Amino acid sequence: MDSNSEVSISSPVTRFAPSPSGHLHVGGARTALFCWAFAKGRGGKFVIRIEDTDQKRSSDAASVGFLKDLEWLGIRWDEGPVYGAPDGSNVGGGPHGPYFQSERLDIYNHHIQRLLDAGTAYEAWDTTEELEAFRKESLARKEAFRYRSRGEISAEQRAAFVAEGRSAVIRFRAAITPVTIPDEVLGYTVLPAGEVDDFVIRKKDGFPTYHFAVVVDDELMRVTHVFRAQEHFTNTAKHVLLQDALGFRRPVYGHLSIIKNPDDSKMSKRDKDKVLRKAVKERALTAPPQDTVSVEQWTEWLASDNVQLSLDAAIKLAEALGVQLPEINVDDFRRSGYLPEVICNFLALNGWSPGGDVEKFDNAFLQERFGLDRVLKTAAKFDRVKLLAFNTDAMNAMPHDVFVQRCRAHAEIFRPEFLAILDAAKFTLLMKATHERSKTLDEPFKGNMFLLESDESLPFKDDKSVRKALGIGAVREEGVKSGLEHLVAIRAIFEGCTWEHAAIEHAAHEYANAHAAGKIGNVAQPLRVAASGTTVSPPIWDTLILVGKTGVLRRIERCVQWAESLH
RNA sequence: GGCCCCAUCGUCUAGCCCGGUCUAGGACACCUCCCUUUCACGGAGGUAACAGGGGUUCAAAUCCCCUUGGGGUCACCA
Repeated sequence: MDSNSEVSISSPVTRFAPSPSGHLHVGGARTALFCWAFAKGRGGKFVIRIEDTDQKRSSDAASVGFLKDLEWLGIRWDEGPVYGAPDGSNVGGGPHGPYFQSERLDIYNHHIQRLLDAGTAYEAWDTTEELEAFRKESLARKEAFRYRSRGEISAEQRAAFVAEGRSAVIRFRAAITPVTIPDEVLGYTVLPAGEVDDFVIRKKDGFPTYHFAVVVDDELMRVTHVFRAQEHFTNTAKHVLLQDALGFRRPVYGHLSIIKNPDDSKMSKRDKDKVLRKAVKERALTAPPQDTVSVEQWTEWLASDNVQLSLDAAIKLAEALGVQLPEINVDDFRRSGYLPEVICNFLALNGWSPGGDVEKFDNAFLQERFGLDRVLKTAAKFDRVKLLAFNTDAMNAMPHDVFVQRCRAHAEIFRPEFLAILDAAKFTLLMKATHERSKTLDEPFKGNMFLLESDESLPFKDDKSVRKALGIGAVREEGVKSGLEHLVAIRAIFEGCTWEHAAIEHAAHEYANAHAAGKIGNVAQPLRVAASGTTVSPPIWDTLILVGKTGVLRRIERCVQWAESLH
């Protein structure tokens, strides 16, 4: 670390600066987590800024939906957009706003004018077609295209352009000299002279480009440490040049490795779109499937890779096409029942480790220990299987009452239909019956959909294990009752049975001792099929109580009928 | 293609900066066994890696070079 960073380390300011989005993807979440942990662990501040300088990706209220995801992960910001957290507290605000770049145009223009006055920026009048032609030329010569000033134009020429209705962009005059990219993770590297071209700093529409806005805002918002994805590595050269031209301080940089999909591609918020585009292409569809997206949306979407479908639209289209959208957003994992503290823990392990054999830790530990010195340079694959294992461990370690409370909170948002049919006693029983076998907060519900079915419509699954349990198609053994026969017999016993755990279990064991050679499994499995439709359910007596006495009796009847109809 | 970055079990990683303690440690996955009324959980074992080639050195996973492989980036997107 140089002396500059040691001064600022006493009270660092980090920032997370995404473009507007309704959802936070895991890569962004990890970046935010590291920025937050670094600043908060050192008594500093964590700032959020919205980089909405692209008018084509217009912003509305839903554009900062990702704030909800951050808050859910336990990542709160000291400065940034104001957000009302679920617990009633307000997050955000601050003295260096506005925190939306689209509201800071005057500020950017002021600094662009300084560059213009100094001659380190200039107007460029090239049309898109002209630029494209340049690029093609470069490509033909197998070179990368680097824009350079094409010389001053006369006042008459300029006036002619204006009269023609043309408008100019402002470009930065980049010195042709080697540029050192400062980076505390990858190490300092020197970019050869000429690699940085005269890049655009103000677009035709008057908005600054990302490069310019970032540099101005990081300075004005007193940002001391910039941690961002490695895809920005080369951009940093541009930012360094701009800082020098503007007379700004230089933050400490740290570029984080990207997170990859299992297939080695970069994990990106566009992955959902990619899956859909591929499916559309493979099927050579020319129009949107019924009840998915409008023709306008469809056309606009397919016209450009930069246009992304809204999440709702994407889900509908995925259903219509029968493809599975990848889980990449924090909210996808929340819906699947993952715990926020586990996601943070797991994310932190992708690209950082505290050393030794320590793997499980919380955000407080992260704050205390996180530093750039242990950030990995290599890209990591996001391993959902290990995430699940971590989640399972956390679920098992959870006190039962906490488990119940968190499942209820999950159900209120994602599984309200269970809350509607289960009274307090049954909800508690379901929780007791599912806790130790649940890997996520969603499993008590997802795995017990049979509870939602009416007794008259519960479907029975026709597969090998069901057939085996009921004895369908099996060779009759002399003196041994089939599962179906057990069902009929025990139904009669259940009719007179008090519907309590002990009574049911006692009756069943008594029956098994008398008629199934004491093998309770021979009775339990057919009952499970009758009550749930499959051979998988929570412990059998709990399952029976959950379904209810009338339900069980009726379901046994229907199960027997169904089985007989199979022959 | 130009430029830049990276490289330890299938995966996430410890070790590397400060060469010997590494016949390379942990976790997830996988395999075997145990537990078990289903599915899970749990318990006990096991398979499994320093990309390749050159150096430097008494000694290299650790330092240097090359090759190969992977990634990023080359927009009036961020």
